[in-house]
Amino acid sequence: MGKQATEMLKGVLEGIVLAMLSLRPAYGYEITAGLRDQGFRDIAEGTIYALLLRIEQRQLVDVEKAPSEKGPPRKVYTLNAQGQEYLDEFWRTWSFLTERLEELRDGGK
Amino acid sequence: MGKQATEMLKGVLEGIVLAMLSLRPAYGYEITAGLRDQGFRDIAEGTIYALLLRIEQRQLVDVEKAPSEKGPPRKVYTLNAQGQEYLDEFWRTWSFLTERLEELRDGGK
DNA sequence: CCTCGGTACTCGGTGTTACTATGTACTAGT
DNA sequence: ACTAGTACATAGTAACACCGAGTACCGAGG
Repeated sequence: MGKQATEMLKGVLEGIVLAMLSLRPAYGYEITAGLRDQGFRDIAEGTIYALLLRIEQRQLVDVEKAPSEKGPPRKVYTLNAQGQEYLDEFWRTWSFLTERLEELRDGGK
Repeated sequence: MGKQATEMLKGVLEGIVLAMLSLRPAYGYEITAGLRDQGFRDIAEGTIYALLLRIEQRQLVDVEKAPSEKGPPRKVYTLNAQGQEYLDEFWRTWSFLTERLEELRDGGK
């Protein structure tokens, strides 16, 4: 992914993480690893932790500490009702954007 | 569109405008009006003009002054080769994102 | 005449976000 | 003791969309 990706990820990355959490609860390190697996190779760890702190402060997720066998305790995030609502809104905006861009791409030839 | 849209537009708006310019040359006011027609009701004029100045300075577009019958002269923007390349890169990143999000959305049910 | 609305572009300041780089801390294996 | 892997946090930076205001040019109605 090029440098444009940095700007394009703004707002979207949050939606991606919330969508991941809507599938099942997860902790930061796990989410970072999952993103890397999915091709987001150059997303820095710090970015994810900062994002998680943000959505925690906005109370879109519930947090629970869980011990780890191989390191410091994990912070497990669970999407709550407010977060689900926010995610729905994200999908609406995302759909709107994809529709517009689809049109533009098709109109291009 | 909700408040999330502001962040989600970052980077994407630039791609949208470049895509519009790839269809045919246009000037700022025209682009703003076009966006409003396409449903982007709350995009501020100032945002578009600032964006146009940016892509001009990065030499993604060629600029030409053209007189208007009903106001100050227009600045007509034309996508150049460098801009087309940048737009291609945008589409690649966009496709990547849509694919990932498609998976996440489907996995959700 | 001159104000008003539509056309057309510019600019300074603000908030949010992802990135970089660094630091802390716990565990297991060598 | 050292290293690597796990797990989280934070201070500083750059980029971008937004807001508000301003400039300027034109035609029509009061």
